[in-house]
Amino acid sequence: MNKISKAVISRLPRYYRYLDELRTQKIERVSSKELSEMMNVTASQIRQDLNNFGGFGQQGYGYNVQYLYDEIGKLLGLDTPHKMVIVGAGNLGQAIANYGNFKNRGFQITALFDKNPNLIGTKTSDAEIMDIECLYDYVKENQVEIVALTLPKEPAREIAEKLVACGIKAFWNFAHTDLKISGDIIVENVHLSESLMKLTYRISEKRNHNEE
Amino acid sequence: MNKISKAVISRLPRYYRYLDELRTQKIERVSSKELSEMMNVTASQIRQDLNNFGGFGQQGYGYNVQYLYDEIGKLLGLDTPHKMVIVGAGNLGQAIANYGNFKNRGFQITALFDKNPNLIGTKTSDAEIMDIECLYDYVKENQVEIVALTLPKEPAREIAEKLVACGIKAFWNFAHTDLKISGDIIVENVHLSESLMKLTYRISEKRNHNEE
DNA sequence: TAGATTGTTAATCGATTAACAATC
DNA sequence: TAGATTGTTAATCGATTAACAATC
Repeated sequence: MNKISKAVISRLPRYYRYLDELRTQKIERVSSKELSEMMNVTASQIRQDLNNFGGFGQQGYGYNVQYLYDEIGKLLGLDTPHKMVIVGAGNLGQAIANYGNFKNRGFQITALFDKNPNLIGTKTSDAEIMDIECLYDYVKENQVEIVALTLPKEPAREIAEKLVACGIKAFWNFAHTDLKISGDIIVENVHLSESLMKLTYRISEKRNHNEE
Repeated sequence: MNKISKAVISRLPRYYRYLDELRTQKIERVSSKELSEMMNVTASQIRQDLNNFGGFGQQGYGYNVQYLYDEIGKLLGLDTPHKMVIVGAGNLGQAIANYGNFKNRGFQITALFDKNPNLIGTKTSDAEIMDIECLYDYVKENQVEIVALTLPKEPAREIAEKLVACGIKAFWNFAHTDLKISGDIIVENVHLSESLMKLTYRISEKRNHNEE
């Protein structure tokens, strides 16, 4: 299989979301043209993107919604369960723990970890908040696959390094820093403040335009 | 001014973050080469990006860290305050409200809104949680600029529409849907589940590679 | 002045769009 | 079969990298 570009991969979850909606509405088939109009992209792009992974459609017919949904789900790794723990049980960590849809998609959030003694021992909807001291043993014993880092940037790097030593290979990083991690480790960043700055860039760009 | 590409804009906050670190370490100057090594990008890209906005550097010297930091801050609109309210006072909404760094960067989170009577009247670190019924009057009276939507997708669209009618022109959207909004409105999306799916894509891609 | 490093043009690379033959 | 729509090649567009003259 040749290398799929990042741009293509980042569009897959959005296709998946729209197909889920169509599926929920009991719509059976969709053409790239129809989908393109819903999603505000070109039909050509949709067909190109999908054909990176094989022919999911049928000439003269289009795409079967359920089938395409399932296939993209497989590409996104949603056909296998994923064990995840959350490090940092503040509001953000708890928000992720409580988001019900993750459960439906095969994400098993088995525990949260924090150093705050007031939190340790309490429970979110499904998972317990444990002492961060127990983190390293826990991930080893429970074959955790993904660690979500929802804590300040200072401890994040060090904890991530230790987790790599424990065999963790995938991080969902909300800390406001780039993890400097060597080796074959997957890091997906969510930098909320950077997202907000993109928004204010556009606000001030618009203001400057209007003033001219 | 010619149109700046989205790719360039999305890199500005990251430059800003690295310059902030250098500044904190009292480092006065930096060359594109040094910065490129820190950030894992090409020096050429840094110079190209910055020269979209004018010459911030000096031949033979490089860039003055504080000056470049300030200039990028201005580009990102961080030299003016931004009034923001949060709709949806669940964990995610509260996480944003409590994130202290926003305050430092000129973001004024003046209120949160929710329909849950148990939350209404309580306070986060700085802002009060109010009845969502009061939202529309509030944004009009207080000249709110940005609305963060941290609520389920079903109510998000309708509320966004009403807010547009109240004059809101910028949304920070965490709801798992694309707001279908007409007109000259800025929407910055943060789709957490899509980010997580990108992560699992890479996990399963890696697994497939190793199996071959 | 000599050395360093920017600003900027040109070359390359990659991604998107258009077009159309293949085929259901 | 005729019509529709994909899969795929070719053309275009845009973004990144390389190169180097300008200049501090």
